[in-house]
Order: sequence, then C-alpha cells, then structure tokens
Amino acid sequence: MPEPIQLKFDGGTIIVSDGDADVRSQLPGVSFDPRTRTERAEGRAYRAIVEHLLTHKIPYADQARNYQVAAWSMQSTRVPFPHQQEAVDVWWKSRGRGVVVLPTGTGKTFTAMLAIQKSQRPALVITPTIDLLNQWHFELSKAFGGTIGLMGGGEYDIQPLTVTTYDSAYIHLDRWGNKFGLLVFDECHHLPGPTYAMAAVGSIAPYRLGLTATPERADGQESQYEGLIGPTVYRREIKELSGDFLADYETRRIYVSLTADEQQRYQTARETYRQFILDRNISLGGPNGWQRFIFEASRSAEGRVAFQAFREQKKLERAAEAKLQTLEQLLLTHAKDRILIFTADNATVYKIARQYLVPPITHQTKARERKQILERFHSGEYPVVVTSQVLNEGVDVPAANVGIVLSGTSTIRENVQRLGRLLRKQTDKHAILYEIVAKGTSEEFSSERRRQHHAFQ
DNA sequence: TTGACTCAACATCCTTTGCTACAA
DNA sequence: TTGTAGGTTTCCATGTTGAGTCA
Repeated sequence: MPEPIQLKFDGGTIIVSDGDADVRSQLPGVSFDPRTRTERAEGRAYRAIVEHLLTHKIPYADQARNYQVAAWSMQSTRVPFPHQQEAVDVWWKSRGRGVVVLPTGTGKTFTAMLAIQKSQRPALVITPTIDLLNQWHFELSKAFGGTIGLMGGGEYDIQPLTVTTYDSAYIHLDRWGNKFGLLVFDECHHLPGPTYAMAAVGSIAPYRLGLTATPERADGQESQYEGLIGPTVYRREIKELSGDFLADYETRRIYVSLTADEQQRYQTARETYRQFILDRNISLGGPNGWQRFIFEASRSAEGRVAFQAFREQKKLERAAEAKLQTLEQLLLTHAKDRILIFTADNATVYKIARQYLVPPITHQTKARERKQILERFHSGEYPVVVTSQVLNEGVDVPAANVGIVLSGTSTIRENVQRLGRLLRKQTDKHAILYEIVAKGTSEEFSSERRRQHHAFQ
C-alpha cells in the first residue's frame, strides 16, 4: 500500500510527492522539475488536482491549503439589484469561477461582496490603484465588520479578508498564495500583463471572480481570462442599464477641418513616414507590424526621421486649432453644465488650462491637489475640469453631465470609461458625450474603431 | 510621517495593399 | 482553383501608477 500523495505549497507552485509515481504523473498540470528534482504544478492547478484525487478516490494529504471555511455574513439589509443577484447566481453555478462584466457605477463592489458571502472562503481582493485599495477597505469594513487586511500602500497585514494591489499581489505571492480560497480581481482587464498574471497563476484559490466594465484589450490578451480567472459568465452593457441604473445619454460626433497650414504639415509628415514603411516593406496592419516599424526606425537616421514624422502627424491632429474653437463654443453652449474635457496628451491639457482658466488634472497633479479639484468640481465651484488619461479609471469622479473628448486612443476601453464618468445616476439627468474629430486624419479611423462597442451603437 | 526621488510595470503607438504559401 | 491565413528580431516616446529608498 503506497503512502498517500503529499501536496505542499512552495512559492506559487504545488509540490507533489509520495504515493504512486504513475498516479502522480497523471495529475492535471503536474510535470517534473529537473532543477529541484520534484514534481510540481502551478498553484492554479490545485483545484483540478484535488478534484482528480477525489474523483479517483486516491488517498492524499493536503498540506498545500492553508485556510479554513469562513462564515461571512454581511451586516447590511441592502437588497441587491436584479443584475447583481443574477451575476452572483450565474457565477456560482459556473463553479465559482468567471468574469462578470458590468458598467462603471452599477455596483460591482456589492456584487463582489455577495460573492464573498456565497463562497464562505477567505478572500483576497486585488485592485490596480491605492485609491481603489482604500475604497474597498472602507466598503468591506462597513459590510463585514472585523479587521480587514491591507497589503500594499505601505501596509502589510494579512487577514482572512484582505485587499491588495496587483503590484503587491505578485511581489508577496509566496506569502499569501495558499491562504485564500477566493480571489476577486477588480478591473480585471489589468491581469493579463505578464507580471501581474503571476498572482493568478501562483495562487491555489479554487474560486475566482473577475470584475470589469471593459474586458476587451487592444493586444487581444483577454483570451487569458479563461485560464487565469474563468470564462465570462455574466455581461450587461451600458445601454441595457441606462435609464434605470445609469443616467440617460447620447453621443455626438463633431468633425472639424485642419487649417491649410496644418493640412500641409500633416501631409508632409504623413508621407515621410508612410514612405519609410513602404520602402522597408512593413505591413503596419499585420502581426508585429508596429514592432517592426519601431525596430527599423531605431536603426537608422532615416528611421528616426520617420518616427519623428509619425509623432508630428499625431500632434497636429490632436491639437488642431479648430478643435479649440469648437471647444470654446461648447463651453459657451453648456455654460450651466458640469463639464469634463478629455485629451490624449498633457501638453494640450495645460494649454487649455491656461487659455480658459480651467483646473487641469494629469499624473503630475499631486494627490492632495487632485482631491481638492475634484471636490470643488463636485460642489460646483469649478464647473469645468480638463484632464488627459488619469481619470479614465479607478478614481471616484463626481458626476459630470457633459463630456468633451478632444483626443484619445482608439481603444474601446478608454471610450467606455470616459462615457462612464458621465453616467452616475441622478434624477432627470441627461448626459452628452461630444467627440471632436479632425477630418481627413487617422483620427477618423480611431474614432470609428473605438465606437465598435454595444454602448455606442 | 511626509515628500521627493528612482525604478519597474503596463498601455498605447498602426489599417489594408499586395505578396506568398498553404489548405479546402 | 479559390480562399485564407500569414511571421521574427526587445522596443521610440509618452502617460500613468505602485513600491521602495532616503533625507
């Protein structure tokens, strides 16, 4: 009679030893590690291994798992919205693994708390920013009482219910990887980054919940969710919830023309870099096309000129004179509204700030000043705020009812997040998102692409 | 405790025409 | 014959954030 199989946790992996060698080699995800001469699996294989052992009635000793069932109970009588309850029910039916897609402002946090209560397991909530870390800590303390752990932002205190950042999660993986049965990935579109993903790979947590408003990624890595968290189990779009849970809204596109001078400089710059691409036989649209351009561009004087031309062209379309004129008109039209202006670059943010005496927020704005500006925006003291990309995600921004997108990336996510800034529900609110596009430039294409989302059709 | 700093990680940056090799 | 899928170099500049260090 062979010894029972031993499972041990070791720095994000599970070491499998003893028992029958043939049985060990058939365990899902297990392979021989020649460095240490042991059989190992990634932490995430834990559930599959245990299920395999149980199904085949193979005796085993589990020293990997280092947590107990936790009897969570929320100290709140709040009744979930239908979409929150449905999301948790579907997630639980999918064996407690999967991604839930809900628009910003429709109660993702409360949905996660329902899931935590349902799972009855110690849970680790992972967030991308310190702001969100603090928000979650506050909400969890209020909902569940007791001491809520914090790992990140200078704190290191692990409790059965803990909040951390993606950075801290992977840095300290070896210390927490076997202490939680449930992982909640807030804004889970961050997870597929090569380093951040390690947290999901190395943890043994059988239950996993991903939350995001925008699962789509520009690099197509959303295909990784399946292996890191689970499949998309529930999805509701802005359109489906606007009116009832989100404000009513419309989007308006305004086309402007470049001046003759801008037009000429734009054409010259564009031809310069298009010619380089042609000469080097690079197909920009193809796989690795952009990487090849960068590679070639960094290798010769000619290439550097081409790259400069590319940047010049971008700059011209982003900061077109006519855009600022249109902005001025919109500011007059909406003199009584609460307006957020978005750009792609900081230079334009500061230019607008100087020209129209509007407070700017970029990554250079210190946290305290940022908070102050947002508070004054909320109170109405500042009716307009101009920002680049910082407010795209994570920060709790007071409700605006008019958004003006002067420039941006072609990503769906940025566009959805910017729209989300306007949709916090208030009585009789009707939000408008303007998008100002320079005619005859590549912006027309970007604008088209970022609108390829249900919310904008 | 705070603030200034450095460093590391992540995201975006492109678009379509013509060519080739291979599968149905 | 027609249709379709197709590949490899470590990486320019800018924006943003978290962690860590040091005064």
